[in-house]
Amino acid sequence: MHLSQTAEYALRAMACIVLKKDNRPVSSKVLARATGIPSHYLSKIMRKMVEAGLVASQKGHGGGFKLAKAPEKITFKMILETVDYRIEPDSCVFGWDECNNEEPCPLHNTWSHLKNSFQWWSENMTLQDVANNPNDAESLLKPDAG
Amino acid sequence: MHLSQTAEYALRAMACIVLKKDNRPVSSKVLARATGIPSHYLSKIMRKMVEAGLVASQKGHGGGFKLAKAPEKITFKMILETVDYRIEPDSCVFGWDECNNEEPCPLHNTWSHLKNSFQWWSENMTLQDVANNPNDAESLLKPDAG
DNA sequence: TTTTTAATAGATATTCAAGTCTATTGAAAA
DNA sequence: TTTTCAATAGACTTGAATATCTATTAAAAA
Repeated sequence: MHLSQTAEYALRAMACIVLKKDNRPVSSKVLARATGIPSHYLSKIMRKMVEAGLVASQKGHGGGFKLAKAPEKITFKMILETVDYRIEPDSCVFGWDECNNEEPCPLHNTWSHLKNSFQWWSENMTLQDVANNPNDAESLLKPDAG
Repeated sequence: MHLSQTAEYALRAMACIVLKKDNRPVSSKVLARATGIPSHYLSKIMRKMVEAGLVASQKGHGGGFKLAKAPEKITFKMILETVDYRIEPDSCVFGWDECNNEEPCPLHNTWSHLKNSFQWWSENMTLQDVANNPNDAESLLKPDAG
């Protein structure tokens, strides 16, 4: 079970941004180095974050990205859906169009458990939860590192 | 969150086989029709199941596949790993080589929850659980349908 | 023995996510 | 105003997963 590479990148980038304690924007370049995400690819992801209203961008010298709303208002689900990572509540591992509690496919019951736990996770985890977990990842964001 | 297409196919095919109540083998052709998996692609997946010892194959007229061991002995994890679907317990969403409870990446704590629930699911769910869930999927396996 | 059914093998094709490259636009600093 | 930094835009490339095709091998039935 995994996220797509892009979805993983999106979570990573947003996690890094929330860890930046001062109010200055993080440039794409710094963010790319801190997260290990290919810089041009990261740019595309960030563009989507801006369009989705999760992040604000600032062009030009000293510019970069910062969160557009409070960390606790940004759920993982919002981030994942922004990069087109569909968490389809009715998707069926068996490939059935109609698959629900009334008309379950052979794998419906067991698969539902797992799907529900992912749903819960993505809807309830926010960037605030990332900020609450102290560790030294912030040091990655030093603009003069590397 | 999703399985790879191949991993999904593997679960589907094995689920279908366990639902066959008589002791006759299921042919690749019937299985392909019942599951909607491209038949040649399914053949490759089944070959891996045979090599892994989960399934026994019988060539020639009247041949096909049947389980090589009791349904409760076949966990989802076994099936997934057979198609190279790695469930890496130490994988890190943040891409860190060393990421554990002592040296957690910013996403470690929240991600661990989810990973653990998947681990539990794949290790504890077996084909017996599929067999225990009554529904009319067995009818898909009628050799003369379609 | 011949025919038919079905697994096995492997080469080839297709598709899409992921990654790269080049150029443009916008804003701050000098 | 000029320079520099950095986001934006989009064309292009790559590679792995997925799918298809053709042929061969094995076993049962006729």
